[in-house]
Amino acid sequence: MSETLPGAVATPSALRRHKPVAPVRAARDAKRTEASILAAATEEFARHGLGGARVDRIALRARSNKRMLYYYFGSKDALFLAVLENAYAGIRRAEEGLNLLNTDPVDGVRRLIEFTWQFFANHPEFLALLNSENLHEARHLKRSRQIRGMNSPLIETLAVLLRRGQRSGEFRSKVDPLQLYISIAGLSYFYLSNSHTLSTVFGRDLFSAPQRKARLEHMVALVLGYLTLPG
Amino acid sequence: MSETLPGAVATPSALRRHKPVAPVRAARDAKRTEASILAAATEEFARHGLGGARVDRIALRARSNKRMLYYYFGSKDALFLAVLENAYAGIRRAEEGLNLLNTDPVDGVRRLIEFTWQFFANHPEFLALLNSENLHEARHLKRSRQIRGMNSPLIETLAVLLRRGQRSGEFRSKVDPLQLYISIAGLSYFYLSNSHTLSTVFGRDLFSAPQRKARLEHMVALVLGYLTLPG
Amino acid sequence: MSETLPGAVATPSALRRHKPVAPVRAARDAKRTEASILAAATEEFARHGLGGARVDRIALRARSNKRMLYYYFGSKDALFLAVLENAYAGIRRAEEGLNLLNTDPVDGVRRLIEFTWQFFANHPEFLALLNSENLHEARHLKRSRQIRGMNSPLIETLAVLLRRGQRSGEFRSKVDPLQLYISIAGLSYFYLSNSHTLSTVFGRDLFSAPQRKARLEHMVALVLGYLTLPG
Amino acid sequence: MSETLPGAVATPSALRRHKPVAPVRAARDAKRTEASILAAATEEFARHGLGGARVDRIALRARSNKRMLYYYFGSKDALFLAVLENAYAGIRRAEEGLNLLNTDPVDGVRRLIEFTWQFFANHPEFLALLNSENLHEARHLKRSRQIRGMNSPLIETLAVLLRRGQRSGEFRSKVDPLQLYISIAGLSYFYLSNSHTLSTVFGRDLFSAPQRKARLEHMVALVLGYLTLPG
DNA sequence: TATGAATGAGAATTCATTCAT
DNA sequence: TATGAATGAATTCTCATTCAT
Repeated sequence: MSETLPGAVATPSALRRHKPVAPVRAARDAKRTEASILAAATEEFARHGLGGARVDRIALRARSNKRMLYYYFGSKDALFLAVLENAYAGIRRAEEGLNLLNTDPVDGVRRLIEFTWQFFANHPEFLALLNSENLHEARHLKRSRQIRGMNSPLIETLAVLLRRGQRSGEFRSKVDPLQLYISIAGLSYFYLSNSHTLSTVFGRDLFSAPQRKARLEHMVALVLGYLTLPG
Repeated sequence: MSETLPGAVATPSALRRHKPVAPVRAARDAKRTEASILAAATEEFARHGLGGARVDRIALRARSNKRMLYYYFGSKDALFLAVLENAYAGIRRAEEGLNLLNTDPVDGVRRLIEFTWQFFANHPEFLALLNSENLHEARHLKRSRQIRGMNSPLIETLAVLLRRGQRSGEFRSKVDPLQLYISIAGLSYFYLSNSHTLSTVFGRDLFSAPQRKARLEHMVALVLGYLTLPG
Repeated sequence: MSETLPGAVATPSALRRHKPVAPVRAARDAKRTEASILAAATEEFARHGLGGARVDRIALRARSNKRMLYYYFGSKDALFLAVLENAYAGIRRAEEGLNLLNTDPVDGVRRLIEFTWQFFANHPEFLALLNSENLHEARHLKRSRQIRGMNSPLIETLAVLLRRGQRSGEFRSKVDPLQLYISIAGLSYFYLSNSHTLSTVFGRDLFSAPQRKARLEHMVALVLGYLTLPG
Repeated sequence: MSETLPGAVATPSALRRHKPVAPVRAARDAKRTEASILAAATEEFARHGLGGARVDRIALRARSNKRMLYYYFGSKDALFLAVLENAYAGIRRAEEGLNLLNTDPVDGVRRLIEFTWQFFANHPEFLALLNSENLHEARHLKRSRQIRGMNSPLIETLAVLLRRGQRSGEFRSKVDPLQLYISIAGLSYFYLSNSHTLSTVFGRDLFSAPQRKARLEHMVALVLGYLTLPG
């Protein structure tokens, strides 16, 4: 469940430390401006969606200027794509931090579920951005060379774990790793992304810690209950 | 998997029934106007989200006029709520059409999964509307007497099936029906709602018929594999 | 030299007289609004060119609202085209008021020159609009069904006069009516349209009444001196 | 018709000549920068007018940078004036290349017409700039010491030719050289500057070589037909 | 019940210009 | 001399909503 917390904006804290030598200054300010716009945009898009996001608010929150937003990103849509790319970069970086290839298969799958749950829980903006992008039929992503086809490494990890578990007789066979990965993601995603309507309709506060703990346990039980063979 | 096709336009007013006599003509037109606005709004909100939806387009698509929209619904937000309520009414009506209480537990769960998948697949606008509402933290739904706490009957159905399956020794015990229901919904929801980004990122067309068939099979196997006990 | 003064906006004075009966009101206001926007736009575009014209100023000058401008005309460019079409309609209407077909050829040509001069002098906005449109390579006009190929009736008039003058031995032969028409227009146009730079560079006030009178005389002498044969 | 190709970029600084020694390199680059900005501005202003011209595009096209533009010229308006002055310098230089004082009057007038036509045809940007400046009521030119009252030498040339022709009995008397000069310029100017609208409205391609040839012949016939006396 | 006209506030985007280095 | 970064004020255009009839 170690999740290296990538944050939407590539480690602004690393930049803040102090102002080192002179000539570096200009470049650093530019980067900082760009990064702060990206961070502000991430929050704004996540909170209001693409259509509801306001360029003015982004500039304000970035303590920058609307003009700079266009200077660095070109348009609202281009900025949205940059935000998406940054978000994907964040989860990929976190995924790379996981190392499950040498773990026990059962334990590996459990940790993979936990990681996914934790990442989604810690990054509600990621879910919101994906929802927005799907509303727009992934038209931004389709244009992105950076992301198109940028498969998650977790699928390969899962494939390895499944193979190892099958060989040892612990896991059932004929499980498609991609389908299982989508299931694992979906089990967390839906609960977290739709908590507001679910809580309202069911009259249960799904945000509470006990409920969340129960959810994680249920998901682990569900997936492992399916995968593992008796005996 | 019978799903009575509620359609977005299912005119809630039709349920209220009044004035079936003389001045029918005008009243009918009024209902028709209201219904066509609701239908147009459903499509617009589903396609563009709340922030991206345009009142003008709704009036145009309804072959009506903006003023009427305000006359019948009061505001864009109120119209959005009406659309949501109508959508929930639609799924509830469909759910009521299912009768699984007397089926074999295994079969009942399978059919419940199939129903959910089918409904979501046939009603992408429902998923889109829920996403929008969650983006807005369910603030419309929370105001709706009609929906707040309007639990799905499927949860009770599922509880019955689980109990029967447990008693017969087919199903494992200690399964929370709500958690399981959320899982079943999430397995379908995520796949369908996020198909655009998933297809783009994984380079596989998740919309294709074979892929969808495989998905349904996987979900059934997953849930029943978890629930059913060996022997 | 009678020139029925078409005015850029179809006789607003006719509309102002008084507010007659009730039901006519709405329609009339709409027309009035549209007309006042057109008039204001004519002045703005003539004074500042297409690029320099300001939509805000047009709305202000029309005592209307920016939104109305878009409501009636759709865009700044479409408004510019409407202004152009209206201006062309104005000159065509004025041209139709001339009736030179039965005049003496010499007199007819003289009056045609005088008419052209007078119209251009009374309608500096027409010259300015044409200059703007030429700067933009007539891209608006090319899209206009109303104007494309809407030949001036004066060319046919000129052709008739030339033929009659040639037959009577007064005029030289082999004169292309279109070339001559362009020359007559150009002689007035350049003087009036470029008065500011010409006056500045030559240090002579070409706007003064005597200078203008001299100009008209010169043009008549030039054209008739060319056309008429000795004897 | 020799026209010494002044070119918009003719670097007025080149006339000033200084520092032809050691630090030449930097100085040369400076001149080159200034000249390339001037050239780029000429094209931009000619193409889009003063209001439609963009400082960014000028800097880009000059392969320089916006700051330099302000460094050398001070403001957009001042740059426009510099462009105008450069353009006038261009035509004056070309006019000085003509030497018609000793030619036969008829031939001299013909060549003067041809020169004017040719220069305008080769320098559409000059016409466009003059149109812009007239739109702005010559406010830039009026401020320019360099140009105010900088009469064209052609007027004096024309006066000489007219006098010689009158004395020899070839030309009619009482012809104002300035009026005639304006006529000659106007005959070319209007045709060339308004080709786009004229071609569109008349449905004839006035840009074609045969049409242009016919135009030049018509203008020469018109002016000489007017000037020359029979016998 | 229906509709065309109207509007003010605000939306994204662009502009000429200046600052810091 | 040169340049990238920055900005405030505009600019075109749009939005949800209301008025008058």
